[in-house]
Amino acid sequence: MSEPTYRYDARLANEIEPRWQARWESERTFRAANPAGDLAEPDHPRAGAPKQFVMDMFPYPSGEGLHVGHPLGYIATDVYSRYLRMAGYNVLHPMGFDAFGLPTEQYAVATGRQPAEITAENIARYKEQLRTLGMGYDTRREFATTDPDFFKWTQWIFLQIFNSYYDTEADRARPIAELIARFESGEKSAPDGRAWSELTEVERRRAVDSHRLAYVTEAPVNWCPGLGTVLSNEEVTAEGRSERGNFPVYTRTLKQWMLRITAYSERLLSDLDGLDWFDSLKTMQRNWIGKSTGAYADFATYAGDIRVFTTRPDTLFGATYMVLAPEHELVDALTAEAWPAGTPEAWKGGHATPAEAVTAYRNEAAAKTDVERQADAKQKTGVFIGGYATNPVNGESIPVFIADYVLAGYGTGAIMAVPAHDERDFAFARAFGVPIRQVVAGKDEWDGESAFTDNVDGVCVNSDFLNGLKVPEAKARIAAWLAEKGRGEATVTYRLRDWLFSRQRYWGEPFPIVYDETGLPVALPEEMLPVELPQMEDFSPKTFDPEDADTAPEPPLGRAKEWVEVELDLGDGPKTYTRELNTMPNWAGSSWYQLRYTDPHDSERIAESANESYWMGPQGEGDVGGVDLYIGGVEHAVLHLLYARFWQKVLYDLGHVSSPEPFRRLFNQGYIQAPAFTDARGVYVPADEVEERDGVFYYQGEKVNREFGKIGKSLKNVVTPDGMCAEYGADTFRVYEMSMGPLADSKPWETRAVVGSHRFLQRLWRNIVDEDTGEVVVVDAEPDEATLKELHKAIAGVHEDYRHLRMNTAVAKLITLNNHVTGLEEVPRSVAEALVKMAAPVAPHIAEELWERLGHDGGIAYADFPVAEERYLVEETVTYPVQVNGKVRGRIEVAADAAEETVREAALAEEKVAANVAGKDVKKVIVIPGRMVSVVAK
RNA sequence: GCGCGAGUGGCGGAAUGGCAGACGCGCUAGCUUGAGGUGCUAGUGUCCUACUAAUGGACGUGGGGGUUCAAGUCCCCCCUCGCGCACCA
Repeated sequence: MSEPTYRYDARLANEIEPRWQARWESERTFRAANPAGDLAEPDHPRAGAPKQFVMDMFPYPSGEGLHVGHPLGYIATDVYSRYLRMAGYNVLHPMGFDAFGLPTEQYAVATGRQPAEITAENIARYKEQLRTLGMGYDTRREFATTDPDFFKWTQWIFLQIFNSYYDTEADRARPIAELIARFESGEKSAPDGRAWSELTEVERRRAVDSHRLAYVTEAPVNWCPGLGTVLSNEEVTAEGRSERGNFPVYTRTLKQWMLRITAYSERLLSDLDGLDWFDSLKTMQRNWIGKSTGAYADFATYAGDIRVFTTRPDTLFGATYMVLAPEHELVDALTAEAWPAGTPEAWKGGHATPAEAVTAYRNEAAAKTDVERQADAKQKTGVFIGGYATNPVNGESIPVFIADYVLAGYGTGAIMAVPAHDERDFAFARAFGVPIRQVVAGKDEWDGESAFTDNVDGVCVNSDFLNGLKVPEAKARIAAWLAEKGRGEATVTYRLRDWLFSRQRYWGEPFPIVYDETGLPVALPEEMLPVELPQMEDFSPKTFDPEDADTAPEPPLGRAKEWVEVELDLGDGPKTYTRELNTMPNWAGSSWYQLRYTDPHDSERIAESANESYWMGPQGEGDVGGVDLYIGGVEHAVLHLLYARFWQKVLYDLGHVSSPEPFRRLFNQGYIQAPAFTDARGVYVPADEVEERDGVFYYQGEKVNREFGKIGKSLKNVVTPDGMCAEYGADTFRVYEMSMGPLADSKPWETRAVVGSHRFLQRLWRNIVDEDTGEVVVVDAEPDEATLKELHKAIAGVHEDYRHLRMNTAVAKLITLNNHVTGLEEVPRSVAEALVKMAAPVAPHIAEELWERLGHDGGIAYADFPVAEERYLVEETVTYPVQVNGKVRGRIEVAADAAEETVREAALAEEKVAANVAGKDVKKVIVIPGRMVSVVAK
């Protein structure tokens, strides 16, 4: 016997869904109206309405396609967008593709195909999958970062960065031309103090280049031989390996492009306050920026001053030795020829001369991986270099060590060591027998067993003119003293480093830069953009033995000889130039793509100001502006989000955009994990072939263990949305993903639970359509009082839930209402229509279909979301639970407007309450209006 | 080690300091079916009281203490798990 012809099942869903998707596409249902330009549309149903810009972190289209974990955030933004549209907003909800980058290139190399070709295929696959899920994107605004029309502007922004400098007085970026004008007018003098006119052309260019926000420099960088490219700090894990591929990363000094993100440290930090982001995420950014307030102090040596950075200048009198990072530039000059008389053996590291000790220690330190270094962090190592430095505050001569607990990359790469008041210095001093001198005292006498680190209430002792001052006051006093003597100053340092911006790979944006005969960079003029990649047969990067640090990157573009050498006329006649061989990192496109959505076809600028400021401009005094809701994974906490904020600020400073922040509100969705199974050997077996019997799992008859993990090929636990759509329909899939739990939480996927969401939609359908005849069964009668109350309670709740991204509870409320309707003899039309409208954001296809069957032909996307009527939300009578000594003993029903005295009497009169109170003194009766009565009896 | 977050039925999860467990899965019973279930209906936290099994009672939100008439929710201590940072001077 077959199912009823008009039952809502997978077959029907799969008939309905493509039909509506086609209609949405042909009617361009989800187009958003721009104020100006080619997407302006004064007749749009939401033209002139308040705007909302809702977007996802766009995907990197890999060859594997989407699995069920990917669309969680996409569905959430889609539901939210559809809700907002029905609630009256002009909603911009776009999607694009982040397509330059390593995975595609690696796949292309492996298969001998062109990255562009693979990218196109992957994007097509993703688009198809997203369409199948019923996403309501404004597809006119779709782009990939690999589109020449798009990366033309990525290159253009790079030129803006290249052609600007940071004016520290104005605290903003300004065009480099203004700096040149200041040099020429003499307002600003050349680096070495000479007059501008005395400099040669090359010297002038060097001087200017050194101020640019994009600059080439020879600096220690993260070199990853396994990937054949250098990486930014953000792309290197705490273990000192590449985030992608997990290869070892080595520090090498190489000439590379850097972006001066450090100029924005303070603004990137302080502007976080105005953002509606999770605190945990803001904290991660704050930690990464790593602001630290302290002072510089200069210690004199015969090899020159050593500048140290310290957050505890108040302990200067307690410095009993100094430590330089092994790489510090003064180490060689300061290393003595022979051990000074009386040097303790422990300081020599068993070597005959300081030079030998230094060399040996450096080799030892270099050979250690970061993991090893961290592992023995507690055990301090180091060696005396034979030299001494003079404490500026008391003229004391203190020994200088090198030790790897001082990092070359932080502060000045040198510290004054105050063992009494710093745990690390204390450990080192104990290990090497260096004197420990207390200079800060607490209430109790210090036992000398561990460093005393109170920096709030501690009071200075043994510190000459600081004696008696509390730490905070002493800090200020000593900083002033140092400044006055010219031996230091108060300062602020940041952990944030400049952004290493070049990669030795093929599949990325080429730099709009060429080099002339001087070897200095020259910006290409705007009209030469975009600079496209050359067609290459062999574009594979030169990679090396991942462990071989002694190698150097070779950009594949160097092999495209005809592309590299160009004849150009850049104003002074045709000359031969050499192109920049590096490409941009794949964070480039995602650093500004939000802007392009606002005006995707503008050929004159990144986005016309009217459109950009409409969608992203600040909404009133003190607002930082930006996208109204941005949803994505927390893995981009410091990479993408820091870079995008930086670019936005540069563009803001230069007057190209109206908001200083790109993403006003950001929400991190959780991950969906799926069960994975391992056999007795610990090898993963295909999860979809595992069977469960009585809570035990079997694969091919063998018992296997279940665990939950990230969905992916390696755990053999991929579940695809395509499969779910085929089996239940996209609406069911959407409802299920939204009802799994709070959006921010990670949660396990459970295929067998999907049927619950399917049943809900099936019942919704059955409430409106006769399964056998296909007739609409709603009646034009007024709903009864109980139904009206249920309905309006649901409306009020669902509104709030959608607005706060609580799709899980919104769905629960819809199910509750739907279950109530299921119990009615007849379904009133008004209830059915409200229910369909409220379900439309999560289950748009079935909602459209029912809406049409209910006799509406305009589509549901712009139907007005139901509004709750207050009068149905207030109850005429209230049931009060009555507690006696904290336990509920009975219930009373009284009129909602009953006086407190009436409620109290009714409560005490209630049979069970009376029985519980019998024989006791009623001490107190608390009536919480509309909530509860609480009786206290002794 | 430091910081942040989270621990609620068999499972996913609901609960402005006010009736813990909404909603869903699973499970149980029944209906429908030749059979099956992606159909329908009802029940389902644990325990106790035995023939008046109900509209009863006790217990129950990781553990211990506290504030309160009232605590999953607020405070203190501890345990476990997850995430981030990790010699940052």
